[in-house]
Amino acid sequence: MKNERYNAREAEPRWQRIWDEREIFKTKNDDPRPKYYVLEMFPYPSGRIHMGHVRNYTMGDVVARYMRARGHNVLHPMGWDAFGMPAENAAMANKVHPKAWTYENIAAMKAQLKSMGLSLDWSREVATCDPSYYHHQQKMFLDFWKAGLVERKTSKVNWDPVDQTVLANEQVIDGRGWRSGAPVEQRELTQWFFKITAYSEELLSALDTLNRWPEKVRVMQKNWIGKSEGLLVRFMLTPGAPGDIDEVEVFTTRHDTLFGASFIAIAPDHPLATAAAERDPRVAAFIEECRRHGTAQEVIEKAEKLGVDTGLRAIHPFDPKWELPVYVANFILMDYGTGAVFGCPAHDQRDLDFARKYGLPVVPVVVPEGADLKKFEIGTEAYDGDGLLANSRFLDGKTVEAAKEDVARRLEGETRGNRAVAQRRIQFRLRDWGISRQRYWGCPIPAIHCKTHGAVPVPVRDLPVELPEDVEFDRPGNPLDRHPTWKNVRCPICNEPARRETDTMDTFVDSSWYFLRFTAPQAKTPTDSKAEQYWMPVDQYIGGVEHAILHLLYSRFFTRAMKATGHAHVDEPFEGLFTQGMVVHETYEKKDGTFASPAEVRLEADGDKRRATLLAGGEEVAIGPIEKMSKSKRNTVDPDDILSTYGADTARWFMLSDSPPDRDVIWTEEGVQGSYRFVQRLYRLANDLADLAAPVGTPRPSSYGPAALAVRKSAHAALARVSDDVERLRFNRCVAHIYEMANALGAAVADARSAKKVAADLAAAFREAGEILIRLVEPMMPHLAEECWETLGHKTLVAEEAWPTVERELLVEETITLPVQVNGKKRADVTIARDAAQPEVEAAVLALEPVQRALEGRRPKRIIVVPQRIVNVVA
RNA sequence: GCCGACGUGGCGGAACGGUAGACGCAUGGGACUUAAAAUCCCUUGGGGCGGCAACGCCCCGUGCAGGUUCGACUCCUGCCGUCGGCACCA
Repeated sequence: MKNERYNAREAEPRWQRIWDEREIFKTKNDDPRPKYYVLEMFPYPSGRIHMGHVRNYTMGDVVARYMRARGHNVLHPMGWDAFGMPAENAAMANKVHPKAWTYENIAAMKAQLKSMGLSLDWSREVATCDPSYYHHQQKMFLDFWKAGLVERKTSKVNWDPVDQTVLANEQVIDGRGWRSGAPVEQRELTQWFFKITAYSEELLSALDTLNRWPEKVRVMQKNWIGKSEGLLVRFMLTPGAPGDIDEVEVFTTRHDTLFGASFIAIAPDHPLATAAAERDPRVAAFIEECRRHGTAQEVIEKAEKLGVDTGLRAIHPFDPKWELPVYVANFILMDYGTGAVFGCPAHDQRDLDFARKYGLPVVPVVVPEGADLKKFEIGTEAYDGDGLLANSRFLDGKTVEAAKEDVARRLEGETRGNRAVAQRRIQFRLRDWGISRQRYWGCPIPAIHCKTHGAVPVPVRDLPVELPEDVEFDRPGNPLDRHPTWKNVRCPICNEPARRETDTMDTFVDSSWYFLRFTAPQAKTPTDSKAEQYWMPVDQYIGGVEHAILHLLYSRFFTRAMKATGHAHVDEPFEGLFTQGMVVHETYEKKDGTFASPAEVRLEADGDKRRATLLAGGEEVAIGPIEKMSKSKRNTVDPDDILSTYGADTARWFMLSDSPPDRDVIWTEEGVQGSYRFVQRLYRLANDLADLAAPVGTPRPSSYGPAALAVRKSAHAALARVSDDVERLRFNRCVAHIYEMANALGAAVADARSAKKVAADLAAAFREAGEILIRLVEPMMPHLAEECWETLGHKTLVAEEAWPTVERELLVEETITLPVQVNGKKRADVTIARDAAQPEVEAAVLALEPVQRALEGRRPKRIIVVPQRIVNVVA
């Protein structure tokens, strides 16, 4: 027997090399086995992987390796979400070209991922910043344009006046640019949009078909799309309105409360407000005030409801004599509905606040059923519950639903001009996707601006529009715009001098279709139809929940748009989605309020408490709350340190143990050491088995004794449970089952060693159980598994071995031990034949001494026998 | 404010409506060793009773209060708390 310890540092690269050489993870597109596509969200090449990546890619690898063993042709690719601002920031800070910076990072991170032993097909690697990738993205942009899914329009954006660029909402912190710190302005800019709203209804309703998605994510997307059904109602204005405007159209979902209306409110940037401002300086001043406040999110949330009376009056659609004042109000949004509402203070909190401030009438028109109308008063809280209509003329006594229907039908039937006074409308919260970025390091938008012909598509033969490499980052703003020649082109239609579009695409575009590109990464078109039809959809997608809306919604849209333009055949890209939890770590706060990193701290047990001291100097530091790993709290752990100290398998095993995969996992040094101990234990166990187990190829004995049978039973029980739990992605339970089996097998081995001689049936059971154990471990700790497999005498790779078949009959016991309850409290156990009939069980149970004692002479009223579960004696 | 998830030992967490606490971490004790490391064995929800002892037995216990059930961590109702998402969306 070998006594040396398992040396991960030596063994892991060795096995990685062997997998590489034999190309066992290279996937073919034509293969008779059923396909399985496993994908983890590809990383941004920041330079180093972090623990979140380790967790994410370990989970995906377990699934990939398991499905491969189950006989599937598995696609498990990896690539790089390689465009984006950090590369430009690095260029500005360190004078390196974004391209060089990005590719260096990719090389470094690829090496790190390789050291994790992931079963990836690296031959399919793509980087979104490579022209061979974004070429196809530009082609699809043109196809989408042709299909009417691209639009150029003016919209409000966050503009950083110092860095001279549009910022994404996520990059605006407390109303300031995250880099410059300058107050962000709202600017009207002409931008390129993808018409995701064309799919609002589909994207919403198809959520119901995604039954292998987390409920949480579906709900988040549903709320984001935000469908509401309501009514557009046109209110006539009394004569004297500015310009030639003679009506204002509002959107409402509460048309039942139309008789509770006491004002009309319009957004500060509503055309009617603009018109009113021209002749009323008070209105103009108010609009100006709103504009100044309008940027910072926080201000908007806390702002008081304010408005100004325009002096205009609107006429109630059911009563020509009823006039309602028209206010410009700061809480009305121009980009939802029509930018105008009718205010019903009694049943809307915002309207109530507003009405109280400006002394407008508050008339309740919906009263809870059974309530007394005379006593029903609105104080400071609007009533938004259900009830019956009141104070509402012909609607009185109707339910809310019936009143809505009545109002809609009446107003639809009435016309003014040649249009109905009202029409039903389904309104979505979802907006079109603005993809223009005034940035260098992104996919160029393939368009040319011609004085005569406007925005013209770049001809397909001129694709790709490549990024120029000779650019300067010495000033803020978009280097493409400053490039001396790049933007000077000729109009594809008239050949006159024209200007190339210098905006690039939002990087979310890049990540919206990479999973499709992986199916045929070398194809000359965006996708290869045959490969795409074979592989799509992704069977299991795994990533962080932070992408629940943006990336996952954009990808769903993009896939549909690709289908519409002939680049894909599926509607939904991801059949199964799993969102994993974060990796968190406790924090260490020094006396001066700064933080120490885990690597700088020594932890000791102090009775039942723990103490943390600095390695350098010995100062005691406070053990703080467990938080998401972050640079500011310095509670990060570098995967490289873990991989070189303990090896990839230990890191992988720890990532999978303890916490359920969808919850946060707490990274602890003790936990990692526990995993490392198990790695060594398994290695010792494999070596012991190599001595005790029957040699490879020994025929199975015709029968097994009790000891051998027990070994086989525990192995097959573990096999059944682990298989089930891998499929349901419950890796923490897999880990527990494997521990259990290793404990049982270890004990049996220890017994056998002390007995000196191993019977043939036990030796055979040891071989079988040992091989099952190693096979179960392989998806999680692949290097160790190969090492142990070799130790057991195999020349093959365990990664290429089929998943063993459970022998069900081993899981069924002849005699079983049932817990026995008396009145629901456990009092005894009874061991009885598995298929014993009810009277037999009853007799056995009543004969038990503890049962008799618990009955205290009472006669049992009932005996409930749940076969193979439990017995309950009711007295 | 709205939506959602979660509340179980010292900690992470197990438990088709059927023996609550699997498995791991940590704790305490012990074996091996000159010693340490490594390894192995035992111990650990709280309280109580009996026994020299091995051990046996009883009561309480899954955020709180109720309910359904032979039986509830699990299902239902109402609270309390923690976390996450959205947030003037008419």
